Amino acid sequence: MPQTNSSDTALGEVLAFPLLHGFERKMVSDLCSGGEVRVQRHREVVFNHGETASHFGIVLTGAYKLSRLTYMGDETIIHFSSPGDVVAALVMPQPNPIYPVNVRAMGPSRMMIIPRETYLKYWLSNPLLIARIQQLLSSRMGRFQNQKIMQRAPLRAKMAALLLNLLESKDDGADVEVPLPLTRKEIADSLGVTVESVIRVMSDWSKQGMVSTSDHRIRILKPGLLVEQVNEPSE
Amino acid sequence: MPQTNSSDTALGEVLAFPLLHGFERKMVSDLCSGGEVRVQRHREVVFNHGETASHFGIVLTGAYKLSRLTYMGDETIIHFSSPGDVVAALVMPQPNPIYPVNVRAMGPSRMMIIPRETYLKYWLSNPLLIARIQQLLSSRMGRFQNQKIMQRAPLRAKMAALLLNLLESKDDGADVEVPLPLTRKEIADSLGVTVESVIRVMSDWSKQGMVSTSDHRIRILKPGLLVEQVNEPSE
DNA sequence: CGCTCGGTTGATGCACATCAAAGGCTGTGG
DNA sequence: CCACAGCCTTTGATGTGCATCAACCGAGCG
Repeated sequence: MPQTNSSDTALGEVLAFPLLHGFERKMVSDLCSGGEVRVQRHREVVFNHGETASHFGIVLTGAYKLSRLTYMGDETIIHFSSPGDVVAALVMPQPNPIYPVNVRAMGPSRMMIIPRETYLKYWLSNPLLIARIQQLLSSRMGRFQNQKIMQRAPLRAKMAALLLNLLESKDDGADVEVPLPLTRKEIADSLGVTVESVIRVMSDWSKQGMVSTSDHRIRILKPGLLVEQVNEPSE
Repeated sequence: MPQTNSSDTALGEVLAFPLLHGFERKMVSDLCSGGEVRVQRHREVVFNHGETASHFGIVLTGAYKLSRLTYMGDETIIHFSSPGDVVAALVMPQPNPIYPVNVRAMGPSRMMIIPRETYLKYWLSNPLLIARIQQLLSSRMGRFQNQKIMQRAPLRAKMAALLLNLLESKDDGADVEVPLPLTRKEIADSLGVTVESVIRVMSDWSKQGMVSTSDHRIRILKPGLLVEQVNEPSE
């Protein structure tokens, strides 16, 4: 059972996200009315695909994966959500919304859960907020497209692109770490390939000193070489 | 050069789309202020990926493909847009938006082009309209996800799913036609495979009498068998 | 009449899937 | 405290679906 916290302390957290930047505390309090903070453990489920969508969520800490099952019964990861990301907001305006994906914690994480009514009442009527939500969606859409463009690229290019995408906008020269715990299986499920294939590429990279893994945290030791992998299908 | 029409007659057309269902003519007139109707020929370009996004569009008639170039220089089709669909609306709220995709007519088509200012002024402030736009996006997102789920399925399953998706919600028993002109190359570019592979599957299906093509219009003669293709990877 | 565009077919090769086997690590319950 | 189950990782052997390359045909068009 997920624990429930006072959401007062969480107000300050959401306030700090770009999504609500510049909003007054009073306003944010309205936007979160009825909301509660859920604390999840590794692999714990928040929403199930197909269930009635009574709430939407804002990721506070940790990370979540949004996934669906294939016709074969195995998981396809649609999206990785980090702090500040909204989940299931897009379906809120629908008459009888259902969750479009499974949502599951990756490592210990916290999410603010807010009732649908609040979205309809306070969020939808706030043009600035809507504009920002559309920006979030726009960037998520953009990632989808970037993945689609990589469809025909070799696996190592797709993997490199995925990791670089997760790194987002860190500085380039230093060695950096992927900001969420990531198993080979999850990489595979995200790219639509098998674990074994991912492992073969990763261990090549490890041997070449491009990356290193410890406790599911992936460090990129030579970002430059990763970028090469994306652009040069040969070699 | 695309022709420009009086947009008065077009007002009635957009009024009929689900997007604006129930809106008053006066309101719709505001929503389209500054808009003009563009008439395109086959393969004519409306927007180019990367250009400054000064307008968004509503498809009136015909069809458009939204595409991007891969690192290899070949085209990836992101989405097929039919009448009633909005194009580039999602990026309008951004500070300095650029078009996220190339937009190109498939066969003779017409699109209403509306300036960004109108979106910011009239669209963004209308909660009902925003809710409907989010529904459109939500369904587009859903298609992306459905495609992603099919990633590991054999090609014929992906092709069957694509065709059934384009058919949308026609009656099942009768033979039906895909509502837009579609070359094998376009199917290939949409699925991220080669033309040859698509052709091999299509000609198998033709021999079995499942589908037939004439002048780029694809008729589904036995929808039931297509559905089987999606679900049964073997055989 | 040569051009481009769309469709088709066959031969060959390769990237990744599949299958099999094994070891480590973690949490859980007897 | 140990046994066990579930999850994650790894490596090797073998198979295959689709890519690649090459060649050709027909239709429309300036």
